[in-house]
Amino acid sequence: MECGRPGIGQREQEVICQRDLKLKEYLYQIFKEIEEQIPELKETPLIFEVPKSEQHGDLSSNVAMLLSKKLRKNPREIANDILSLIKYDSEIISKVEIAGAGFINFFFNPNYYTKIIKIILEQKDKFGKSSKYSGKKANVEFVSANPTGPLTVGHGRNAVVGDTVANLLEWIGYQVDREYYFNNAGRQMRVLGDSVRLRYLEILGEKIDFPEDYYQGDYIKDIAKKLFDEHSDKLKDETAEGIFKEVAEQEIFADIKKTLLNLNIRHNIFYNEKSLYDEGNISQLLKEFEQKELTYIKDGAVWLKLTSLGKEQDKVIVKSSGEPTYRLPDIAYHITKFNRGYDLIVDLFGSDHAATYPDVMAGVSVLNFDSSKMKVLIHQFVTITQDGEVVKMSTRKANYITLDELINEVGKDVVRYFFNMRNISSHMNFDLTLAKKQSDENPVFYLQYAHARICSILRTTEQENLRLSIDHLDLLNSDEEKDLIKKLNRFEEEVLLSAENFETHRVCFYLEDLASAFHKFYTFRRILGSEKDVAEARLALITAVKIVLKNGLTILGVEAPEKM
RNA sequence: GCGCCCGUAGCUCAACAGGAUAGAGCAUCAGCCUUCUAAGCUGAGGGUUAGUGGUUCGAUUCCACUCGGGCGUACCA
Repeated sequence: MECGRPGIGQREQEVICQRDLKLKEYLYQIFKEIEEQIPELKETPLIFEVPKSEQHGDLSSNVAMLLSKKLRKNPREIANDILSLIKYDSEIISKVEIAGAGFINFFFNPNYYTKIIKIILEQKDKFGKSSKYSGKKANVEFVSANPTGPLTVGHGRNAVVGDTVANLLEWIGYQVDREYYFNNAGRQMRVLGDSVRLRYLEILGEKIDFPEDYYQGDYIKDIAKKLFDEHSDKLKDETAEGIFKEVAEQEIFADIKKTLLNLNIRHNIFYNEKSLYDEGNISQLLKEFEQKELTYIKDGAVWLKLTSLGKEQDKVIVKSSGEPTYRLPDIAYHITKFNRGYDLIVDLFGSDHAATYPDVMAGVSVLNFDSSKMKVLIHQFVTITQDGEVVKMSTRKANYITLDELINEVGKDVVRYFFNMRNISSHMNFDLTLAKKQSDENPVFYLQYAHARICSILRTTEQENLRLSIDHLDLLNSDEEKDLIKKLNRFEEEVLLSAENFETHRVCFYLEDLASAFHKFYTFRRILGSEKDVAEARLALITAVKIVLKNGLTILGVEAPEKM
């Protein structure tokens, strides 16, 4: 798509390009044609947005207000000038008017709008997909919990949003890898192995003083029991680092994968931090930093000169013990992502990791990798309340609620919808008591119900030998029908915007809007008992709605049931 | 102390790039099923967008400060 608008900053151009969809594209064209007469238009960002109120048309522009300063003229006068200059096809636009302080409002011809129904019926489950980014590769890294215990409700937000972002990227054309990065070495894993060993010795009847800072959860006892069942007392002289750690890791990882599968999440790449050591990435990276004279030694440790890269303070990358801190492998790890040829690298993690990624970015940039390909998404924490009290979560202390327990309690669809429906930047409160008791009132059922309702109508009408037809779509001219059609027209752009902004909650809000428009239509417009042409057109309409609902739910990873 | 995120209706959250009368769901109240699913629809009440200033035609949105909450601020990851 041609998107050169001279005189506008790059960022603005990008944004404008995003929105060049169908009807907007048409409006941009119209305005381009009058740039000769109003040259200032070339330097003014041209935005068309969907007004909140229907009275203000289908798309609206504030360009006259933006021009008013430059032209030193009243915005309404400018709007008038624009109006007298632009030429448009009355088949597409039925009315243009000036309103308020100087908004230019466009009303589209309803008959043109109905074309979307034909398109949806043709494209079916492909409708809403775009090829804007086809040929590009993306890597989405999410969950990445180390195998020290079961996934908690807190991990749920990361898991669900990560998978949904990956889905969205696929919908706009990316080929996506879902990656899980983990570390099965180091102190925490030694403590894990030793926790199992002590529980095992307990089973053998030894009196153990179980340390407070060891893993307290019952799953440790389960693993110990399993080892006892298989090996009896033969392991009593084994060290924590051996079989205890290995089996613990295996069992816990199997459990994590099972939980993710319960949410229909499958990572296709599991990346072990250890391989960065085995394959020399770490030592190589250290060498490169040294060559660039970005390191120095102080107190027996190696420091990275982050201050020379514009950061506030230098940080240790190799401890005086000779072990690297997490910073070094993190940078080395991201370099592998660049080397693996991704055009987009997405990291998703909780706000506790927010402070670390700028260092990683600085590290990769200084080695001449294009850090603008990296997109770090930070989600705020999930506060869990039960019976009005905040539940504090710690894997160590085992006072958490596992993700699996939650899925069992409320079901996959509710969990996925709940985590997706909120902006990741908002602190989120998860009221367990409410989620369990009033799960019926979760908005996800509202969407699923709309879908099931349409399926039911289609079953009934089929028995009456009524089939959809696209021959008389112009009969869909009631307010409820026009509104529904308008919403259908928005789907492609909503998907694109959600994906490009990594905002899963937009999809939820759009679908709730669509479902609401459908439920209204259902209440006021009948199919059975209507004149045949009308009934057939309405069947086409609701079939299109059904497809869009299903496609939207698919992006979110939620089922679209035929019956409820 | 410093840095990042957040503060919107009783509760949980929206508001697309700074746009028009700040919107949904839940909860509360009043209505709507002898015809396609009432897990639905219609209507009502509920707001100084934490506060004070500033920027401008226009601020929930941008800036400054104050108050309140979360997360960081390690030779833990």
